[in-house]
Amino acid sequence: MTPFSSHSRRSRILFAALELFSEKTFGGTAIPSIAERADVAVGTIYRYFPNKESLGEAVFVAGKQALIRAVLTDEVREAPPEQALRHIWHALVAFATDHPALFAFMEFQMHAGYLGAEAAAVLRELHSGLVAVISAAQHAGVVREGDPLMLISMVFGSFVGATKYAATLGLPLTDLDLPTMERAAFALLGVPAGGTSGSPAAQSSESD
Amino acid sequence: MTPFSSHSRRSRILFAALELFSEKTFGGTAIPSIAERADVAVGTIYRYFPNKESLGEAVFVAGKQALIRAVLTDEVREAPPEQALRHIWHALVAFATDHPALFAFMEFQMHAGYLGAEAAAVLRELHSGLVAVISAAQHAGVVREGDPLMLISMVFGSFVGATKYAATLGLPLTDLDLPTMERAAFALLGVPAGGTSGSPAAQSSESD
Amino acid sequence: MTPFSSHSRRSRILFAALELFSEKTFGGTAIPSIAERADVAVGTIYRYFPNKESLGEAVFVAGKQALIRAVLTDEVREAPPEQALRHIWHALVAFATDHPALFAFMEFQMHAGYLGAEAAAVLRELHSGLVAVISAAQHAGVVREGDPLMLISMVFGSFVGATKYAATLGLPLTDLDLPTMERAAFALLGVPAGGTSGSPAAQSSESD
Amino acid sequence: MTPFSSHSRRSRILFAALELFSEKTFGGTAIPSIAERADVAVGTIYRYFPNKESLGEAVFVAGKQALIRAVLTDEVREAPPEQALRHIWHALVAFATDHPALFAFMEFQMHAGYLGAEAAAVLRELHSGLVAVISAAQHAGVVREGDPLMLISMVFGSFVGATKYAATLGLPLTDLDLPTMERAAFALLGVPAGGTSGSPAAQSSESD
DNA sequence: TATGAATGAGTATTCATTCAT
DNA sequence: CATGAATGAATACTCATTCAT
Repeated sequence: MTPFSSHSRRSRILFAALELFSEKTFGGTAIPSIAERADVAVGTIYRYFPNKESLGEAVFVAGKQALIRAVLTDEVREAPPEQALRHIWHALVAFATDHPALFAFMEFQMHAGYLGAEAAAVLRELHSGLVAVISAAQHAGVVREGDPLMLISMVFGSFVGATKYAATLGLPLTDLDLPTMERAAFALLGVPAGGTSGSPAAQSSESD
Repeated sequence: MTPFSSHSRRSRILFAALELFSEKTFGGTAIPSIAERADVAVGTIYRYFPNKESLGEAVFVAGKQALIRAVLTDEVREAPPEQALRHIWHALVAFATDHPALFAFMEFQMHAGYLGAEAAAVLRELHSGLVAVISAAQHAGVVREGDPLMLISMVFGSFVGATKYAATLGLPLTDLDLPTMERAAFALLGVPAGGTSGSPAAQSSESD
Repeated sequence: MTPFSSHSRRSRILFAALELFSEKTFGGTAIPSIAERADVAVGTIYRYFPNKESLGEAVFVAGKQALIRAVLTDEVREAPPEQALRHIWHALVAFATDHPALFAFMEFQMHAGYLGAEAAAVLRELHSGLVAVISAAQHAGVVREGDPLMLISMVFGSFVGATKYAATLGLPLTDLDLPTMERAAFALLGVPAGGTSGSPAAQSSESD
Repeated sequence: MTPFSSHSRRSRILFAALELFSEKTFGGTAIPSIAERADVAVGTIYRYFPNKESLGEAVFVAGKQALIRAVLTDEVREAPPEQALRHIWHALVAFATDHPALFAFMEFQMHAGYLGAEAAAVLRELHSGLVAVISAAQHAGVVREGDPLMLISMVFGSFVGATKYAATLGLPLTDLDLPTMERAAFALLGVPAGGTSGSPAAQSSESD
């Protein structure tokens, strides 16, 4: 269930690091405290990660990989565009609900900007998977025209915004008005209204 | 022009801090380096700010105040709901374009979560201003129903997402497809299509 | 009454310094805090004292001068040896009771060792006055033989010891058993027992 | 021999600290200088002591423990009261002679007042040991009546006074007139004169 | 003369990283 | 492979002192 499953030393470290990073910030977390929580010696951490930054990146990468696994399933790849998008959205909500610390760490705290090549690579993987879905949806006339990556950044941003808002209130994401959230997000993409089973033939959301 | 205008020592410090924070992270910026860039002695910084954190908060607060001034103008307060929202959006784009470092610092790096009471206060001010506009728009049937603050968080999030995307590409925000951005954002809010002067009678984006 | 009487700026500074030194240690007292308590600007302190150390020394010197005035009175100089010694002792008790902060500062905290020429000079003055009394008493057979300064150091030390003890208990000096203190101190000096008017011919120093 | 014997890192630090504290004051000693003299890295000091203050306290505590070992021997505990007191006195002289820096640090510079619980605890131990001896002596009619702790504070104070005097002269303690010192100190306690083997029935404390 | 804002050298303390066991 | 004591560069912060007004 946990994104960092196997109970190898490596994943114990990764998991302890994640917990502490989201509790006390990346910069505010001391390596020895990670070692302690992972029940591992300080030196051991350096057998697995060359330095603190790369440990941070590893957490980020592992988290994004988990997100990819959660979001880009076979179901998604095989479903028709709108269905696929709905699947993705629900998976996203589920992921952020199940792993709030991880999600917060990845989105509120660690910007890809500070990270290295590996992080860029997972992000590319995630993005290309999503771009495929969006492009297909655009071709099907289900999503508005425009740079797919920009649209993805926007919907994702709107989701992150909502998550941050929930965090501000000290509430789990699921206490927000999820149906409205979804409607708003899909409107952003230009998916015609009508719920999951909405007739895809409907008019574009704003046929300017 | 700069949000930290007057050339008092205090604002020189604030400005130097902002620059360095957005160049090298809050945690990665050493106080002496701020002093040097502000052309001020280290000790002087401590005459104005009790500690580094509160300097960070002061930058954040000053930035958000500038944003408030830019976004919640008299024009906005007096315009009809949709017009008001368009004004805000354009002001937002202009602000993020003119002060990219400041915007990045506030949105990508310093979360209200790490900040104190003053930060909370400016945010409350910003939010209540925006909530007023959104609520009015909802009453006018121009914006979808739902928790105004959640909607605000989402549109704002989508804007931040787009900004981050532009940053990733190394481009200024204005190189993105702004019209699509706007259309997407307003669709998120449920504002009926039709551009600024669009007939409000037009079909709602998801007249379910 | 206060050793630092006249309300000149200089003595306000001296007094404020004394208070803070005995509250928070010499090293723990910041010059600005002295300025504040003396209701004087920081710079003003430097018009009267070249630096912090010399301010410390000045407090010490002023305090010792006050002690000299209290202890080496004309009465003392004119009284017969034992009477003189009793006068001194009572004056010492009164001084330490009336100015506990000053006494504590001079004896528990500032050692002549760290101080300069002026301090050495007042101490010489105090010592020579006391040596005169002790020597006379020795010649009169009222005080035991031995280096007068060593005897003085010892009685004074015993008094300081008692004062420290009272301070430890959080009590004023006068809550101790003063008669026993006096008897012990005079036995140290070898003054035959018998109270102020005791016949010097008496026997055991305190067989009562 | 040295109170801080074993050549563990901890005691090297303790010893270096003691030396520097007594040379340059607690406040005047920089941590790096301690590290250098102890031939240890700065950070290492913080593995053993949480902060400078607690290092100061540790030196104090270790010193007082050494003093306890030196002064409250089995011999003392088993000897008859007066003998016990003589033993203690000679042990005190020996201790202050052998470890002048340590003694000066503990008595001239670091007051229990600035110290914490551990310091209070050793002092309690020392005091209770001495009180036992004094009380026994009082019951045996060998020491004057009165609060034992006050009497202890006074004799100890007189010893410290003499030590300070020797220090002022730049002489070792042993260059003072030790027999007179002892006679004076024991007279303070009210121990009848007559030397170690003196018949306790004797009269005046020092009518010689 | 008095002021107090400005200074910057100096300090305690932390923490990523190494390496002998 | 794992350990964790040792390291020391780096950092935030203080405070005695100066000097333009």
